[in-house]
Amino acid sequence: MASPNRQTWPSMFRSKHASQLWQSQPDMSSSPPSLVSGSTAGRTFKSPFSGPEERNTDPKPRWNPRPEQIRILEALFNSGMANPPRDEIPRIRMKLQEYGPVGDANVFYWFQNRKSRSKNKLLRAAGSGAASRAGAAPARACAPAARQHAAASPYTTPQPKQQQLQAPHVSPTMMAPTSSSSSSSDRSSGSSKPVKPTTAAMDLLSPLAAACHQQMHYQPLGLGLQPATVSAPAATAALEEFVPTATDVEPIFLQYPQGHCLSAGELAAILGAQYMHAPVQQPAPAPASPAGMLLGLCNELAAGPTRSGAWIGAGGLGQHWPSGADQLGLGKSSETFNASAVATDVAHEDATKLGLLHYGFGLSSPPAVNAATTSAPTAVLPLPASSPETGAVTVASAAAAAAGLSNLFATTTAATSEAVTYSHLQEGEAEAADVGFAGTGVVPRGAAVVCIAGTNAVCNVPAGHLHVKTYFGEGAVLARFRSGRFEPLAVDASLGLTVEPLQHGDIYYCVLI
Amino acid sequence: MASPNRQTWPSMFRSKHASQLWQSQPDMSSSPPSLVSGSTAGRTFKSPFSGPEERNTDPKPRWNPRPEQIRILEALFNSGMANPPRDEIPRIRMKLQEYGPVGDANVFYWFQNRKSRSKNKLLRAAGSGAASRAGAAPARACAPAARQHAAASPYTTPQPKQQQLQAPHVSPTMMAPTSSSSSSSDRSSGSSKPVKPTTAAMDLLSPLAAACHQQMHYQPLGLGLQPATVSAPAATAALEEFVPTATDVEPIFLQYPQGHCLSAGELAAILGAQYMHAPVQQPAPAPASPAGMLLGLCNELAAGPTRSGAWIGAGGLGQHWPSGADQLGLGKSSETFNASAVATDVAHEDATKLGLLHYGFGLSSPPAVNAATTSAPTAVLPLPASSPETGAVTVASAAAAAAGLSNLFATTTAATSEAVTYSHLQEGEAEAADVGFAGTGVVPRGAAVVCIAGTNAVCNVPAGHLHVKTYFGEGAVLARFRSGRFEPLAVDASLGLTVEPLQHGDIYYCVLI
DNA sequence: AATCTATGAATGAAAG
DNA sequence: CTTTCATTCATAGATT
Repeated sequence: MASPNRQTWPSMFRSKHASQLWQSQPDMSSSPPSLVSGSTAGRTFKSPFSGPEERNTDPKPRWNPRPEQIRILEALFNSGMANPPRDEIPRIRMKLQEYGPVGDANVFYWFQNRKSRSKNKLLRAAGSGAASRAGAAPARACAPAARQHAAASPYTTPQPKQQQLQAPHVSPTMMAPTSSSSSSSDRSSGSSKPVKPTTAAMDLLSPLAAACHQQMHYQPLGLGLQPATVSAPAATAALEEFVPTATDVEPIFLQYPQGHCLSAGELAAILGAQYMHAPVQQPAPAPASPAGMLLGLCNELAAGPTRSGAWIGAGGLGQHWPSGADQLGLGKSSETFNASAVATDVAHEDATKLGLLHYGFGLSSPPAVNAATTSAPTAVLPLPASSPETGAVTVASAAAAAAGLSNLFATTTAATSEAVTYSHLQEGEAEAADVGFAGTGVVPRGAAVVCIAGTNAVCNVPAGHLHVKTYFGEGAVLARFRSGRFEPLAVDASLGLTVEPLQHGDIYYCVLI
Repeated sequence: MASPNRQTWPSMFRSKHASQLWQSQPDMSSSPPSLVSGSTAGRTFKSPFSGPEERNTDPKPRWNPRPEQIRILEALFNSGMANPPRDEIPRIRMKLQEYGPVGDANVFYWFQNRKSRSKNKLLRAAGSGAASRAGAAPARACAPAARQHAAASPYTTPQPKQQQLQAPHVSPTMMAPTSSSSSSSDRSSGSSKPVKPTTAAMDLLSPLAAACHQQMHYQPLGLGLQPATVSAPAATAALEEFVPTATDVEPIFLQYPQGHCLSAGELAAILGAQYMHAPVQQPAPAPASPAGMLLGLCNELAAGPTRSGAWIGAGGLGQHWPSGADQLGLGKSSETFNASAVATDVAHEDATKLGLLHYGFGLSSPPAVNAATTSAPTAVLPLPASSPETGAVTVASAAAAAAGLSNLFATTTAATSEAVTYSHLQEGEAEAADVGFAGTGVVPRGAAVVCIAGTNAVCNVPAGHLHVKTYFGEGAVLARFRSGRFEPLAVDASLGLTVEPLQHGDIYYCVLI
């Protein structure tokens, strides 16, 4: 038997794709092993017994994802594709193959590991601090509650090594470069015809998109806002607990109504996916959140940068921490370097391919949104209530405003292009933000704030990893405003917690999709 | 909730057997790893939180199958027991217990995972490479068709590191050691009386055997060769497609006539199974292949090493790749070492117990065989046709010859014993093989060849996972000739594809049972 | 060189 | 059976 080979999945592909176009690189995968081997195996173990079993040796070279590939994978992951359906894997692999040899197995393992590890990481982070106790009494929304891992936050904790970790770096992968869509767009451009999204839109989506679909409900742009479906209660409930305890994480999440909505990442992923095999013309589905908040997704190709974005700008509130800038990309020189390099090199290319620039969100007027958000009002707490040490950040509401998601991404990622768009967006929203803050008094404190589209609620959320959906409802997406631009906050696909812990002093905007 | 104990099945048994006799060994499951690391108790981890539940500490160490156990399991699996009936599980477990603590649940899970994973693996493998494109036009048998992942093959790819290669290790699990039957035979010996197989023979089989039975048709030895049932067409049809595409894998397989035949592995498994609970005296069923090729299975106990095996030797064709020897077991020192160790230690023991040495195949003169194989002739392609890069291996036919399966196993596994038998077999077939090659010119190239018993057809098959039945008919079993011995090629029970991909440059022999 | 860390790979166990 | 979770193994590359 064979047991020998350990690589179950891996082997198979290994050979295949690898060669395609990438062989050039010495690196990877395809390598050697699979064909041959089977070997692997072994459980190295010690088991004394029976002696020698071990064996193995299998050479099996392990796949070395290139940065570009990682970016793509990260983008997908951050977009909510925690574990791609089996059918999507080959598709993803194909995409990755453009950058080097990869096997389906590699993709499969990557997602598995990514999910598993991000989960553990977050759990630890959360767990160590408040989480553990949080389990007992989930603070109510906006409550000062969580001081989750006080220590956990990089700031407070003396990090031995510079823990590159997850920490602060905004993963480059998430950012969508602003590069012009022109280049790779040929394919995408091919689909100049914006499909009118309809509930049937999903049918038009590429398989990948379809896959993503599992995690969201599409709403035709036209339909836009189906306020009806909204249920304030759900939103309210969500607010009750914001920081799932380590153990409860799953349960808590699950307790909310099913249905999902697109996060910025998800959108990106989907778009990218579509791009992979279909022209941009693909219909853009609008996600509907069970919670009642809706955002129509529309194909911007034809329309151009129109958009009633869901992101709220916070022009006036500039005083995020001084560290803000550093955290963004400077944590590590290498990191920073890569980010930039990638951005120009790959990221940007990817962005184009992902089609991020071709789509935008259509924010539906959300009666539901208000209802949902409004339910939280009681939760609105005076900032002072939460002590700084708790690490809680303040959440402030602002009038809902619309901004093109594409713009958001553009600004987030590349300072180079689309700056205009960004500013545009920012300006448009500035007022609203201010308004919101003014009312709450949050702004003055300089505390981090999260603006909730369409509401005026203000509350502070625990600094640290936040379960956005639980806290703000299914359709919520957070963005951090730093250095004059918005950075979408990546949410761990598996846990639903923000990949980076919210920082006290930072300004966050909540987008209710 | 969850998470805590996950073990559904396990719980029940867990305790039971595990301790039985094996605890002694440090190694195992329980042991080291578990205790230590997981500290078992709980997820050691970090999960600080919530403390509730946890506790118990029952860390539930996960079962760590020993190599011997794996071998047995693999043997069973490869023998076609994709998913053993419930009743068989305890039986299998008992057998495994001889080597260490195991629970029924472990066995259950093992089979489930094995099946699932081998399926995925193969699907992808097939899919990614040739499969996708194969889908379009399944080459005809022996066609140069697949150039599945050309680049993929390790050979072509420049591996940065020394890719210890994949290679070739013949999994020890597959091999049946040549050890003398004496030792464990006591039980088996008890059944000195060879039961005359009859159609009713299956009734006499132990449950385990019966289980295996699902995948095969028993033919009484006496009946031997029921040429009548043979249908050339079926065989022909099979030849039409050899490499299922990723997507088509299942369908393709299913399109063939039902009915199964014993592969070397199956035989071994069955025998072993019988051994487990019944004395050797069990009747040996003869598998009948719907395709029309038949092989009588007889109990050699009484007769001694007689045998008209179905395996064809290729004494003269020594020129498999130079790497052949290396690949076999030298790829890595550890590998080699282990293999041998296991062979003497475990494997061999297993072999004895499996009763491999007590049985032999009776090759029925196969009118059908010829018909079936012959149908392929047109497909015979000049090796040159298939470029090396395509990764296709050449299949050559040779005059049918008979060799004892038992011998095959013996030679395959242990160089130590039964060498005589092997040489015997080899010699007998050398001529035939040469003849076949001579005609095709295959040999000269040093290409891998597959000799089909009873035919002269020569063709190349795609390197990579091959669906033997589809390619050569229901009764076909492939063996690789390496380092002077035959290694039966394991076939995935669920997919029917060879577990290890055929290697370009290797020599394969096809046995039509 | 020894170590550590991040992460690819593999696989037992379970849930659905 | 399919998918997911949890653990563990093993190794590349950074770190000291």
